[in-house]
Amino acid sequence: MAEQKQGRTLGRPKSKGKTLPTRDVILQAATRLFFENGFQKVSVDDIASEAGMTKATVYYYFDTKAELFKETIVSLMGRIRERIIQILSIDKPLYERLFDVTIAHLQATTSFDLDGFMRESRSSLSDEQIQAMKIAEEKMYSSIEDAFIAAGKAKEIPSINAKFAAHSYIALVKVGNYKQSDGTRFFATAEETATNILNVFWKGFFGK
Amino acid sequence: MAEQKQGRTLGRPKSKGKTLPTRDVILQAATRLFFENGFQKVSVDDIASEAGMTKATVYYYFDTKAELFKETIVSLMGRIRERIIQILSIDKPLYERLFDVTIAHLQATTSFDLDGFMRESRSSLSDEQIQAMKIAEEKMYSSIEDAFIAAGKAKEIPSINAKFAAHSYIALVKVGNYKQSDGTRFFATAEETATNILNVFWKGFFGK
Amino acid sequence: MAEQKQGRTLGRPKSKGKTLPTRDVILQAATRLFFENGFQKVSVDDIASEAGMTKATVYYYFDTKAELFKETIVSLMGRIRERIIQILSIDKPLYERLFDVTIAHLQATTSFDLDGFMRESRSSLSDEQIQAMKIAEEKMYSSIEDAFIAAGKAKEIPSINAKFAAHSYIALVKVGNYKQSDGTRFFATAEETATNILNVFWKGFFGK
Amino acid sequence: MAEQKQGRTLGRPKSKGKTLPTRDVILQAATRLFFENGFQKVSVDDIASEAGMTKATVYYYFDTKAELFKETIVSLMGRIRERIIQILSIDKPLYERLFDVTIAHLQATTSFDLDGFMRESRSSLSDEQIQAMKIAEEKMYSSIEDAFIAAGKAKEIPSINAKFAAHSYIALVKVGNYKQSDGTRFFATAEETATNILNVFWKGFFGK
DNA sequence: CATGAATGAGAGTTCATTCAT
DNA sequence: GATGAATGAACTCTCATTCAT
Repeated sequence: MAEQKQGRTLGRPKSKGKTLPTRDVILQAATRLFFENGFQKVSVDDIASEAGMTKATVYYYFDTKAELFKETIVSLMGRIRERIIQILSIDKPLYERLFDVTIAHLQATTSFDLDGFMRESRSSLSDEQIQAMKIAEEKMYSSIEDAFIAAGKAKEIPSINAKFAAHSYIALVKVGNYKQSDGTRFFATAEETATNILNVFWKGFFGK
Repeated sequence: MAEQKQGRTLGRPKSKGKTLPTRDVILQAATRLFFENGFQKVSVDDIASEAGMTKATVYYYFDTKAELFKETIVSLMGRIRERIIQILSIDKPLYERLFDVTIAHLQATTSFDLDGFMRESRSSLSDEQIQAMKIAEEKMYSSIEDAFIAAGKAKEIPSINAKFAAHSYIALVKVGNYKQSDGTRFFATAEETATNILNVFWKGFFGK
Repeated sequence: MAEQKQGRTLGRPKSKGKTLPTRDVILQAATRLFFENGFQKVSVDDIASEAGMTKATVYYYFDTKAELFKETIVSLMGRIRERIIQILSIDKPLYERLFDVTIAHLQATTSFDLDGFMRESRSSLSDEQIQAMKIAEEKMYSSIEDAFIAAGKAKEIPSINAKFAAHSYIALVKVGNYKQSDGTRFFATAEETATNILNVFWKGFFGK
Repeated sequence: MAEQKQGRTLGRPKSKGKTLPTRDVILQAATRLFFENGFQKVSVDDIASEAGMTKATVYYYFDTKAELFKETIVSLMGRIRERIIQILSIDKPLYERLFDVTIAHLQATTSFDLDGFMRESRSSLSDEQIQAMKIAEEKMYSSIEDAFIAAGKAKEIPSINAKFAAHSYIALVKVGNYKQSDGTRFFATAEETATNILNVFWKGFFGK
């Protein structure tokens, strides 16, 4: 209940050593819990506890649980999108850039998968909230699509259905993250996994 | 998804041939609701209403909501597995058999994806229940793996990592079922979708 | 569910080696469970299980749970009363007969105490049922009163308030059965306990 | 039983002096209902109604029904103990002090008897809760034991088994509270009852 | 800003009882 | 005699949300 120490905001606001705004503390806690347990199972009390404050404080910052969930998703999708864009904007062959993205996401703990979240939260969210989440998801996908389109224009790869390719790519990455019932993955290391996934993807889309 | 094949009353009819046993009526209703709304959001009352009986009757047949959920999943996975096996056992080239499976599942309403369900139900299920669901899932996947292994042995295809291939195949089929925010899919018809998916999969795994 | 073997009733019906009538099997099971857990906590299903049959069978023999409970109590009180009468009818000094009764009940597992049962079951029983239980209890007490009255008439003891004495006697015997929080009783053996209890009772009522 | 002594606002009033804290209101209502109907029969809804609030408010103050029950018992035992101590600490002969205690408890509505409550609630309480109740009960008894021990040391009475005596004393007081099936008690007035009870107890333990 | 208190509306689960077979 | 199936009513407990402070 005293996990954050209130410090005076002296100089650079973006710096590291100081306290996060309460709103962000809540978002962080919510992200952690929602992604572990889903929307319905996590109570606002759980989030408040995890964030080191009371339920009423959470409601001071977010109107409803659904709104908080939407913000969580949109914010997470935004962060993933930014990371992808950052990696893809480096000046390297597409294959290598995709490899880097793959590695990055094999190591991330949170999956891309919105579908499960959508299903279980749908009936508790407003249409606006659902729409906002879907748009955030599509923008995330489009960060990959754009790379395919650009590479196609630059004749680096043949012209393909970029949307379909982007979704297929993400789907294959998720396969790489799949844990079998004995807890192991299909390949031993992230590098090996990425190599296999990208091999399939590349041949599948760009092979003749 | 043709949940029950009524009418084939060859042997002694179990009950008086009139209706489905209550237990199956419950399972049907539960399957429908769970797959639309997830585990947490669906109440046992909802299931009872959908099945046209009272909550207490549901509890007469299933000890807990979690147990009913597990049975639902296991039974569904079993039905999917059986259908896959049935299609794959026809005497045709592997490509054509896979094409048929793909078409069949593009037309099915229920997705294969257990992950979302797992996350949101995990903390409400016993270890045994989780294990039973995972095993049912793996047996479903193995119905495809086995076809790859058999075709590999018969030199119809090169030898591959069958588990990884099966999961990749299912992942790509799910991409085919993805609905964009405007409600449309990536391709106009099931045949076109199946052709594109299989094209990617086949080149990805068996292309040189 | 097959704990009792249906035997043909050949000769003496009261003999030992044969099966109890179903009604008595139920009463036995009910007695055991009610006295361990009270009226409310024991379900008719529990009793049926303990008796090796189904709930519906219990209802075949007893109209309601309350009726079964009443029968249980009345029957138990009757058995206790009979045992007391039997011991008290032996031709010995009153002190010695009381000593024997005391010993007998220190070794019995079931307490005499109806009060607790009354409180928790009262609102679930009909007036007739409550009355029947109270009368059974009073008849049990009167088996002791009668001995005091007879001994008074025979000048073996002074004349006393027999009802008050009988209740006081039973109350003291219950003290002898009291288990402290470490599980021990006040005295080491039943004989020692009985001696102390009777000493207090005898001096208290017949001392000058 | 004079559950609360309102008005004696000598120090700083805890709240705004207006009403009892909600927690105490709940405890009062619970005490009343539990002692009339037992643990199982009283629902949390009943308690909430009696206390003039909603069920959820009760759960805001007490984690479970079992916890509330335990608190009820512990608190009641504490109040009884305090009253006994208060009466026994007056400078009078032991007989007279015991007489006052007897009169006080013959007029109280609630019995001392924990046994019945224990049996019917046992399986719903945690070990800690059961232990807490037993300890509260023993401390209540010890308030009487201590008086016997002190009087023994002061040579006012012979040295006796104080624990056994305390339990016997309480058992006899309960006899004084016993209502026969026609609703009457053994003696007409509280004074007459107390005289008879104490006469038996005193001769029983201190008579030669 | 932040919180303690309060609640309405459910959720999962149990159970005494009935009834057709 | 005995039982499997079904149910209405109740029960314990949870939770998103509000509000006064």
